[in-house]
Amino acid sequence: MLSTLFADSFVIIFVITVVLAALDFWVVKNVSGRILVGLRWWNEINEQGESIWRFECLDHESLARINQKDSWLFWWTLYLNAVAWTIFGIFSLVRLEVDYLLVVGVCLSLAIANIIGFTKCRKDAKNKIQAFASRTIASRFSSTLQSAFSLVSEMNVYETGFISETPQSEEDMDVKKGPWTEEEDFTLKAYVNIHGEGRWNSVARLSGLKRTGKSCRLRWLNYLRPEVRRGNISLQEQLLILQLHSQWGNRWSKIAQHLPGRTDNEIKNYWRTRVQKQAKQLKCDVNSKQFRDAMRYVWIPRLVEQICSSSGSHSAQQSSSTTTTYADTIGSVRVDPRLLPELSGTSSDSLDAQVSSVSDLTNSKYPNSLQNGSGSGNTIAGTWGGVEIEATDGGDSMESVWNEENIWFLRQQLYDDDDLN
DNA sequence: AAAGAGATCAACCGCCTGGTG
DNA sequence: ACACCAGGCGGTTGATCTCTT
Repeated sequence: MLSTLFADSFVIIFVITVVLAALDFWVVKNVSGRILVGLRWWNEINEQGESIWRFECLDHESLARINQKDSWLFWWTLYLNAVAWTIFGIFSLVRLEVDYLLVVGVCLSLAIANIIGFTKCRKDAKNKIQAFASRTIASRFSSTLQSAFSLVSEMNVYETGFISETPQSEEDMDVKKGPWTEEEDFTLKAYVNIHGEGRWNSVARLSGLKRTGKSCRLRWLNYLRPEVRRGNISLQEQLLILQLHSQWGNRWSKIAQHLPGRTDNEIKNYWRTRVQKQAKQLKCDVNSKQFRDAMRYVWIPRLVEQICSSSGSHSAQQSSSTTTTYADTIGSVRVDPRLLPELSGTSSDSLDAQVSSVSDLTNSKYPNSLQNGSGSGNTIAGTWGGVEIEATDGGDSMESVWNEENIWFLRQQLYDDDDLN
Protein backbone atom coordinates (compact mmCIF):
# COMPACT_ATOMS: atom_id res chain seq x y z
CA MET A 1 0.00 0.00 0.00
CA LEU A 2 2.76 2.40 0.92
CA SER A 3 5.68 1.00 -0.99
CA THR A 4 5.60 3.68 -3.71
CA LEU A 5 6.38 6.26 -1.04
CA PHE A 6 9.83 4.71 -0.63
CA ALA A 7 10.72 3.39 -4.05
CA ASP A 8 9.63 3.78 -7.60
CA SER A 9 11.06 0.57 -8.99
CA PHE A 10 8.80 -2.44 -8.74
CA VAL A 11 11.82 -4.72 -8.55
CA ILE A 12 13.04 -3.00 -5.40
CA ILE A 13 9.56 -3.02 -3.90
CA PHE A 14 9.26 -6.71 -4.74
CA VAL A 15 12.58 -7.64 -3.21
CA ILE A 16 12.05 -5.59 -0.03
CA THR A 17 8.51 -6.88 0.47
CA VAL A 18 9.50 -10.50 -0.03
CA VAL A 19 12.48 -10.15 2.30
CA LEU A 20 10.29 -8.60 5.00
CA ALA A 21 7.64 -11.27 4.50
CA ALA A 22 10.32 -13.95 4.81
CA LEU A 23 11.58 -12.37 8.02
CA ASP A 24 8.04 -12.28 9.35
CA PHE A 25 7.59 -15.94 8.39
CA TRP A 26 10.78 -16.89 10.20
CA VAL A 27 9.93 -14.92 13.32
CA VAL A 28 6.44 -16.36 13.55
CA LYS A 29 7.63 -19.90 12.93
CA ASN A 30 10.68 -19.89 15.17
CA VAL A 31 10.04 -17.28 17.82
CA SER A 32 6.49 -16.17 18.46
CA GLY A 33 5.01 -19.59 17.75
CA ARG A 34 7.25 -21.21 20.33
CA ILE A 35 6.88 -18.53 22.94
CA LEU A 36 3.22 -17.67 22.62
CA VAL A 37 1.61 -21.04 21.97
CA GLY A 38 4.38 -23.59 22.55
CA LEU A 39 4.29 -25.03 19.05
CA ARG A 40 7.00 -25.48 16.46
CA TRP A 41 7.44 -27.16 13.15
CA TRP A 42 10.37 -27.74 10.84
CA ASN A 43 11.82 -29.96 8.21
CA GLU A 44 14.81 -32.23 8.59
CA ILE A 45 16.69 -34.82 6.60
CA ASN A 46 17.13 -38.14 8.34
CA GLU A 47 20.08 -40.52 7.99
CA GLN A 48 18.48 -42.20 5.00
CA GLY A 49 18.30 -38.86 3.22
CA GLU A 50 14.53 -38.65 3.51
CA SER A 51 12.83 -35.35 4.09
CA ILE A 52 10.75 -35.39 7.25
CA TRP A 53 8.38 -32.72 8.53
CA ARG A 54 8.20 -32.38 12.27
CA PHE A 55 5.22 -30.84 14.07
CA GLU A 56 5.81 -30.58 17.78
CA CYS A 57 4.04 -29.38 20.83
CA LEU A 58 4.85 -28.98 24.48
CA ASP A 59 4.17 -31.45 27.22
CA HIS A 60 0.90 -31.12 29.06
CA GLU A 61 2.48 -29.76 32.21
CA SER A 62 3.45 -26.54 30.54
CA LEU A 63 -0.09 -26.00 29.41
CA ALA A 64 -0.90 -23.96 32.45
CA ARG A 65 2.00 -21.64 31.72
CA ILE A 66 0.58 -20.55 28.39
CA ASN A 67 -0.98 -17.13 28.54
CA GLN A 68 -4.43 -17.17 26.98
CA LYS A 69 -4.13 -13.62 25.65
CA ASP A 70 -0.82 -14.47 24.01
CA SER A 71 -2.29 -17.46 22.23
CA TRP A 72 -5.36 -15.50 21.24
CA LEU A 73 -3.16 -12.80 19.74
CA PHE A 74 -1.03 -15.37 17.96
CA TRP A 75 -3.82 -17.27 16.27
CA TRP A 76 -5.77 -14.16 15.27
CA THR A 77 -2.78 -12.45 13.69
CA LEU A 78 -1.81 -15.68 11.98
CA TYR A 79 -5.14 -15.87 10.23
CA LEU A 80 -5.57 -12.11 9.74
CA ASN A 81 -2.20 -11.98 8.01
CA ALA A 82 -3.44 -14.42 5.37
CA VAL A 83 -6.78 -12.62 5.11
CA ALA A 84 -5.01 -9.29 4.58
CA TRP A 85 -2.86 -10.67 1.79
CA THR A 86 -5.93 -12.21 0.19
CA ILE A 87 -7.63 -8.81 0.20
CA PHE A 88 -4.50 -7.25 -1.32
CA GLY A 89 -4.60 -9.94 -3.96
CA ILE A 90 -8.20 -9.17 -4.82
CA PHE A 91 -7.36 -5.48 -5.10
CA SER A 92 -4.44 -6.24 -7.39
CA LEU A 93 -6.66 -8.43 -9.49
CA VAL A 94 -9.33 -5.79 -9.76
CA ARG A 95 -6.76 -3.16 -10.74
CA LEU A 96 -5.18 -5.65 -13.13
CA GLU A 97 -1.76 -5.26 -11.47
CA VAL A 98 -0.40 -8.66 -12.33
CA ASP A 99 3.10 -7.87 -11.04
CA TYR A 100 1.75 -7.09 -7.55
CA LEU A 101 -0.18 -10.31 -7.70
CA LEU A 102 3.21 -12.01 -7.75
CA VAL A 103 4.18 -10.25 -4.52
CA VAL A 104 0.87 -11.19 -2.95
CA GLY A 105 1.33 -14.79 -4.11
CA VAL A 106 4.70 -15.15 -2.40
CA CYS A 107 3.56 -13.53 0.84
CA LEU A 108 0.28 -15.43 0.90
CA SER A 109 2.19 -18.70 0.42
CA LEU A 110 4.36 -17.94 3.43
CA ALA A 111 1.34 -17.06 5.55
CA ILE A 112 -0.51 -20.23 4.54
CA ALA A 113 2.59 -22.31 5.23
CA ASN A 114 2.62 -21.07 8.82
CA ILE A 115 -1.09 -21.70 9.18
CA ILE A 116 -0.73 -25.28 7.96
CA GLY A 117 2.35 -25.90 10.06
CA PHE A 118 0.86 -24.64 13.30
CA THR A 119 -2.45 -26.34 12.64
CA LYS A 120 -0.65 -29.66 12.36
CA CYS A 121 1.23 -28.89 15.56
CA ARG A 122 -2.12 -28.33 17.19
CA LYS A 123 -3.32 -31.75 16.05
CA ASP A 124 -0.18 -33.31 17.46
CA ALA A 125 -0.82 -31.59 20.76
CA LYS A 126 -4.35 -32.90 20.79
CA ASN A 127 -3.22 -36.46 20.11
CA LYS A 128 -0.60 -36.32 22.80
CA ILE A 129 -2.99 -35.02 25.37
CA GLN A 130 -5.58 -37.65 24.52
CA ALA A 131 -3.01 -40.45 24.58
CA PHE A 132 -1.72 -39.31 27.90
CA ALA A 133 -5.20 -38.91 29.31
CA SER A 134 -6.15 -42.44 28.31
CA ARG A 135 -3.09 -43.80 30.07
CA THR A 136 -3.31 -41.86 33.25
CA ILE A 137 -6.95 -41.14 33.53
CA ALA A 138 -7.06 -42.50 37.03
CA SER A 139 -3.90 -40.85 38.12
CA ARG A 140 -3.36 -37.63 39.85
CA PHE A 141 -2.80 -35.95 36.53
CA SER A 142 -6.34 -36.53 35.38
CA SER A 143 -7.51 -33.41 37.08
CA THR A 144 -4.75 -31.43 35.46
CA LEU A 145 -5.63 -32.81 32.07
CA GLN A 146 -9.31 -32.15 32.55
CA SER A 147 -8.53 -28.56 33.26
CA ALA A 148 -6.24 -28.62 30.27
CA PHE A 149 -9.03 -29.90 28.05
CA SER A 150 -11.40 -27.30 29.32
CA LEU A 151 -8.80 -24.67 28.65
CA VAL A 152 -8.22 -26.00 25.17
CA SER A 153 -11.90 -26.14 24.53
CA GLU A 154 -12.32 -22.61 25.66
CA MET A 155 -9.47 -21.32 23.59
CA ASN A 156 -10.04 -23.65 20.69
CA VAL A 157 -6.34 -24.05 20.55
CA TYR A 158 -4.08 -26.84 21.58
CA GLU A 159 -1.07 -24.99 22.61
CA THR A 160 0.61 -27.21 25.11
CA GLY A 161 3.60 -27.01 27.20
CA PHE A 162 6.64 -27.33 25.35
CA ILE A 163 10.08 -27.79 25.81
CA SER A 164 11.77 -24.55 26.22
CA GLU A 165 14.83 -24.01 24.12
CA THR A 166 16.17 -21.58 26.63
CA PRO A 167 18.42 -22.96 29.32
CA GLN A 168 16.67 -23.77 32.52
CA SER A 169 17.42 -21.83 35.63
CA GLU A 170 19.68 -23.27 38.24
CA GLU A 171 16.87 -24.16 40.57
CA ASP A 172 15.13 -26.04 37.78
CA MET A 173 18.23 -28.08 37.19
CA ASP A 174 18.06 -30.06 40.42
CA VAL A 175 18.44 -33.59 39.17
CA LYS A 176 15.78 -36.11 39.97
CA LYS A 177 16.73 -39.67 40.81
CA GLY A 178 14.94 -42.89 41.50
CA PRO A 179 12.15 -44.69 39.69
CA TRP A 180 10.65 -43.10 36.63
CA THR A 181 7.05 -42.01 36.73
CA GLU A 182 4.57 -42.74 33.97
CA GLU A 183 4.51 -39.10 33.14
CA GLU A 184 8.29 -38.97 32.71
CA ASP A 185 8.15 -42.05 30.53
CA PHE A 186 5.56 -40.44 28.33
CA THR A 187 7.56 -37.25 27.99
CA LEU A 188 10.78 -39.07 27.16
CA LYS A 189 9.09 -41.41 24.71
CA ALA A 190 7.37 -38.56 22.93
CA TYR A 191 10.58 -36.60 22.73
CA VAL A 192 12.64 -39.49 21.39
CA ASN A 193 9.93 -40.42 18.91
CA ILE A 194 10.12 -36.92 17.53
CA HIS A 195 13.83 -36.25 17.70
CA GLY A 196 15.29 -39.71 17.60
CA GLU A 197 17.83 -41.30 19.88
CA GLY A 198 21.10 -39.75 20.86
CA ARG A 199 22.26 -36.41 22.27
CA TRP A 200 20.96 -37.53 25.65
CA ASN A 201 22.14 -34.51 27.54
CA SER A 202 20.13 -32.37 25.14
CA VAL A 203 17.19 -34.69 25.58
CA ALA A 204 17.38 -34.26 29.33
CA ARG A 205 17.74 -30.52 29.02
CA LEU A 206 15.17 -29.80 26.35
CA SER A 207 12.51 -32.29 27.26
CA GLY A 208 11.94 -30.66 30.62
CA LEU A 209 12.83 -33.85 32.43
CA LYS A 210 14.86 -33.13 35.51
CA ARG A 211 17.06 -36.13 34.83
CA THR A 212 20.59 -36.61 33.69
CA GLY A 213 21.31 -37.52 30.10
CA LYS A 214 22.59 -40.84 31.27
CA SER A 215 19.43 -41.56 33.14
CA CYS A 216 17.35 -40.72 30.06
CA ARG A 217 19.49 -42.93 27.87
CA LEU A 218 19.28 -45.84 30.29
CA ARG A 219 15.54 -45.55 30.71
CA TRP A 220 15.04 -45.48 26.94
CA LEU A 221 17.38 -48.37 26.19
CA ASN A 222 16.28 -50.63 29.02
CA TYR A 223 12.60 -49.94 29.18
CA LEU A 224 10.97 -47.56 26.72
CA ARG A 225 12.48 -48.77 23.47
CA PRO A 226 9.79 -50.54 21.39
CA GLU A 227 12.07 -53.50 20.71
CA VAL A 228 12.59 -54.30 24.36
CA ARG A 229 11.26 -57.74 25.25
CA ARG A 230 9.88 -58.37 28.66
CA GLY A 231 9.24 -61.54 30.57
CA ASN A 232 11.24 -64.54 31.62
CA ILE A 233 14.44 -65.50 29.90
CA SER A 234 13.59 -68.47 27.69
CA LEU A 235 15.54 -71.72 27.63
CA GLN A 236 17.06 -70.81 24.31
CA GLU A 237 18.12 -67.46 25.67
CA GLN A 238 19.59 -69.07 28.75
CA LEU A 239 21.58 -71.38 26.57
CA LEU A 240 22.84 -68.52 24.48
CA ILE A 241 23.81 -66.52 27.52
CA LEU A 242 25.78 -69.41 28.97
CA GLN A 243 27.54 -70.05 25.71
CA LEU A 244 28.32 -66.46 24.89
CA HIS A 245 29.44 -65.69 28.41
CA SER A 246 31.83 -68.60 28.36
CA GLN A 247 33.35 -67.05 25.27
CA TRP A 248 33.30 -63.37 26.07
CA GLY A 249 32.99 -63.14 29.82
CA ASN A 250 31.14 -60.20 31.30
CA ARG A 251 30.70 -58.43 27.98
CA TRP A 252 27.02 -57.95 28.65
CA SER A 253 26.28 -55.55 25.85
CA LYS A 254 28.05 -57.77 23.36
CA ILE A 255 26.05 -60.75 24.57
CA ALA A 256 22.86 -58.71 24.46
CA GLN A 257 23.44 -58.01 20.77
CA HIS A 258 22.79 -61.69 20.12
CA LEU A 259 19.57 -61.76 22.10
CA PRO A 260 17.10 -59.55 20.27
CA GLY A 261 15.05 -57.42 22.60
CA ARG A 262 17.11 -58.22 25.65
CA THR A 263 19.18 -55.56 27.32
CA ASP A 264 22.63 -55.91 28.74
CA ASN A 265 21.21 -55.00 32.13
CA GLU A 266 18.70 -57.83 31.96
CA ILE A 267 21.32 -60.36 30.99
CA LYS A 268 23.63 -59.10 33.69
CA ASN A 269 20.86 -59.46 36.26
CA TYR A 270 20.08 -62.95 35.03
CA TRP A 271 23.70 -63.92 35.37
CA ARG A 272 24.08 -62.53 38.83
CA THR A 273 20.84 -63.89 40.20
CA ARG A 274 20.70 -67.30 38.55
CA VAL A 275 24.14 -68.29 37.45
CA GLN A 276 26.14 -66.88 40.29
CA LYS A 277 23.66 -68.45 42.67
CA GLN A 278 24.50 -71.83 41.21
CA ALA A 279 28.18 -71.19 41.69
CA LYS A 280 27.60 -70.15 45.24
CA GLN A 281 25.68 -73.31 46.02
CA LEU A 282 28.34 -75.42 44.37
CA LYS A 283 30.76 -73.62 46.61
CA CYS A 284 33.01 -72.57 43.78
CA ASP A 285 33.84 -69.33 42.04
CA VAL A 286 31.73 -68.45 39.07
CA ASN A 287 34.86 -67.96 36.99
CA SER A 288 36.54 -71.12 38.17
CA LYS A 289 37.23 -74.02 35.89
CA GLN A 290 35.08 -76.22 38.07
CA PHE A 291 32.04 -74.11 37.52
CA ARG A 292 32.73 -73.67 33.83
CA ASP A 293 32.91 -77.41 33.51
CA ALA A 294 29.71 -77.79 35.48
CA MET A 295 28.02 -75.48 33.03
CA ARG A 296 29.52 -77.16 30.03
CA TYR A 297 28.90 -80.75 30.96
CA VAL A 298 25.71 -80.51 32.94
CA TRP A 299 23.87 -77.28 32.62
CA ILE A 300 24.18 -76.65 28.91
CA PRO A 301 23.39 -80.24 27.92
CA ARG A 302 20.48 -80.13 30.29
CA LEU A 303 19.19 -76.96 28.67
CA VAL A 304 19.55 -78.54 25.26
CA GLU A 305 17.59 -81.51 26.50
CA GLN A 306 14.82 -79.32 27.79
CA ILE A 307 14.68 -77.37 24.57
CA CYS A 308 14.61 -80.57 22.56
CA SER A 309 11.79 -82.03 24.60
CA SER A 310 9.80 -78.83 24.56
CA SER A 311 10.18 -78.36 20.84
CA GLY A 312 8.87 -81.87 20.12
CA SER A 313 10.03 -84.87 18.25
CA HIS A 314 11.37 -82.88 15.35
CA SER A 315 14.22 -81.50 17.33
CA ALA A 316 14.71 -84.76 19.13
CA GLN A 317 15.19 -86.51 15.84
CA GLN A 318 17.60 -83.87 14.78
CA SER A 319 19.52 -84.13 17.98
CA SER A 320 20.07 -87.80 17.44
CA SER A 321 22.05 -87.07 14.36
CA THR A 322 25.77 -87.24 14.78
CA THR A 323 26.15 -84.19 12.58
CA THR A 324 23.77 -82.11 14.58
CA THR A 325 24.90 -78.64 15.55
CA TYR A 326 23.54 -76.42 18.23
CA ALA A 327 21.93 -74.31 15.61
CA ASP A 328 19.85 -77.32 14.60
CA THR A 329 19.23 -78.51 18.07
CA ILE A 330 17.85 -75.53 19.84
CA GLY A 331 15.13 -74.66 17.42
CA SER A 332 14.29 -71.02 17.08
CA VAL A 333 17.61 -69.70 18.30
CA ARG A 334 20.32 -69.95 15.74
CA VAL A 335 23.71 -70.16 17.28
CA ASP A 336 26.69 -69.62 15.17
CA PRO A 337 28.95 -72.56 15.98
CA ARG A 338 31.87 -70.19 15.90
CA LEU A 339 30.37 -68.42 18.89
CA LEU A 340 30.23 -71.55 20.93
CA PRO A 341 32.79 -71.83 23.68
CA GLU A 342 35.95 -73.50 22.87
CA LEU A 343 35.81 -76.64 24.94
CA SER A 344 38.75 -76.87 27.15
CA GLY A 345 40.74 -80.02 27.29
CA THR A 346 41.18 -82.68 24.73
CA SER A 347 39.98 -83.43 21.28
CA SER A 348 37.04 -85.30 22.72
CA ASP A 349 35.75 -81.93 23.77
CA SER A 350 34.70 -81.04 20.31
CA LEU A 351 31.37 -79.48 19.60
CA ASP A 352 29.96 -82.56 17.96
CA ALA A 353 31.10 -84.70 20.82
CA GLN A 354 29.36 -82.46 23.25
CA VAL A 355 26.13 -82.44 21.37
CA SER A 356 26.20 -86.10 20.59
CA SER A 357 26.43 -86.73 24.27
CA VAL A 358 23.16 -84.93 24.53
CA SER A 359 21.63 -86.95 21.77
CA ASP A 360 20.69 -89.77 24.09
CA LEU A 361 18.92 -87.49 26.49
CA THR A 362 15.55 -88.00 24.96
CA ASN A 363 15.40 -91.51 26.30
CA SER A 364 15.51 -90.37 29.87
CA LYS A 365 13.35 -87.41 30.63
CA TYR A 366 14.69 -86.79 34.06
CA PRO A 367 17.66 -88.10 35.90
CA ASN A 368 17.05 -90.39 38.79
CA SER A 369 20.54 -90.99 39.84
CA LEU A 370 24.03 -89.96 39.27
CA GLN A 371 26.46 -92.65 38.54
CA ASN A 372 29.88 -91.34 39.03
CA GLY A 373 32.63 -93.30 37.47
CA SER A 374 36.11 -92.92 36.35
CA GLY A 375 37.69 -93.67 33.06
CA SER A 376 41.17 -94.55 32.30
CA GLY A 377 43.94 -92.21 33.27
CA ASN A 378 42.76 -88.76 34.22
CA THR A 379 39.34 -89.20 32.73
CA ILE A 380 36.41 -88.52 34.94
CA ALA A 381 33.26 -89.97 33.45
CA GLY A 382 29.77 -90.47 34.63
CA THR A 383 26.18 -90.04 33.64
CA TRP A 384 23.66 -87.64 34.98
CA GLY A 385 20.21 -88.19 33.60
CA GLY A 386 21.68 -89.85 30.58
CA VAL A 387 24.16 -87.05 30.09
CA GLU A 388 27.59 -88.35 29.74
CA ILE A 389 29.92 -86.38 31.88
CA GLU A 390 33.39 -86.77 30.72
CA ALA A 391 36.51 -84.80 31.21
CA THR A 392 39.93 -85.91 30.29
CA ASP A 393 41.52 -82.70 31.35
CA GLY A 394 41.57 -81.24 34.80
CA GLY A 395 40.19 -84.41 36.22
CA ASP A 396 41.13 -83.43 39.71
CA SER A 397 39.04 -80.33 39.59
CA MET A 398 36.16 -82.27 38.17
CA GLU A 399 36.32 -84.73 41.00
CA SER A 400 35.96 -81.92 43.43
CA VAL A 401 32.86 -80.72 41.67
CA TRP A 402 31.11 -83.98 40.93
CA ASN A 403 30.34 -85.08 44.39
CA GLU A 404 26.81 -86.13 45.30
CA GLU A 405 26.06 -82.95 47.17
CA ASN A 406 27.03 -80.56 44.42
CA ILE A 407 25.26 -82.49 41.77
CA TRP A 408 22.18 -82.55 43.92
CA PHE A 409 22.35 -78.79 44.28
CA LEU A 410 22.73 -78.28 40.59
CA ARG A 411 19.99 -80.72 39.80
CA GLN A 412 17.63 -78.96 42.16
CA GLN A 413 18.42 -75.69 40.47
CA LEU A 414 17.65 -77.10 37.10
CA TYR A 415 14.32 -78.39 38.34
CA ASP A 416 13.66 -74.92 39.66
CA ASP A 417 14.29 -73.63 36.19
CA ASP A 418 11.77 -76.14 34.91
CA ASP A 419 9.19 -74.75 37.24
CA LEU A 420 9.95 -71.23 36.19
CA ASN A 421 9.61 -72.05 32.56
C1' DA B 1 -1.44 -62.82 59.42
C1' DA B 2 3.05 -61.02 60.21
C1' DA B 3 7.88 -60.84 60.01
C1' DG B 4 12.07 -61.96 58.05
C1' DA B 5 14.88 -63.76 54.30
C1' DG B 6 15.86 -64.10 49.75
C1' DA B 7 15.15 -62.90 44.87
C1' DT B 8 14.54 -59.69 41.35
C1' DC B 9 15.38 -55.79 38.68
C1' DA B 10 15.47 -50.81 37.75
C1' DA B 11 18.56 -47.33 38.28
C1' DC B 12 22.78 -45.18 39.72
C1' DC B 13 27.88 -44.68 39.81
C1' DG B 14 32.35 -44.49 38.14
C1' DC B 15 35.49 -45.68 34.67
C1' DC B 16 36.75 -46.00 29.88
C1' DT B 17 36.77 -44.69 25.06
C1' DG B 18 36.31 -42.06 21.03
C1' DG B 19 35.37 -37.68 18.95
C1' DT B 20 36.20 -32.78 18.71
C1' DG B 21 38.17 -28.29 19.25
C1' DA C 1 49.26 -33.01 22.76
C1' DC C 2 45.79 -31.87 25.62
C1' DA C 3 41.27 -30.98 27.68
C1' DC C 4 36.62 -31.61 27.48
C1' DC C 5 32.42 -33.95 26.58
C1' DA C 6 29.03 -37.54 25.32
C1' DG C 7 28.06 -42.05 25.27
C1' DG C 8 28.90 -46.88 26.43
C1' DC C 9 29.84 -50.34 29.70
C1' DG C 10 30.25 -53.17 33.85
C1' DG C 11 29.71 -53.17 38.83
C1' DT C 12 26.83 -52.12 42.51
C1' DT C 13 22.90 -50.62 45.17
C1' DG C 14 18.49 -50.34 47.05
C1' DA C 15 13.50 -50.65 46.57
C1' DT C 16 10.08 -53.84 45.84
C1' DC C 17 8.25 -58.29 45.32
C1' DT C 18 7.87 -63.15 46.64
C1' DC C 19 8.49 -66.92 49.45
C1' DT C 20 9.07 -69.16 53.85
C1' DT C 21 8.53 -69.70 58.60
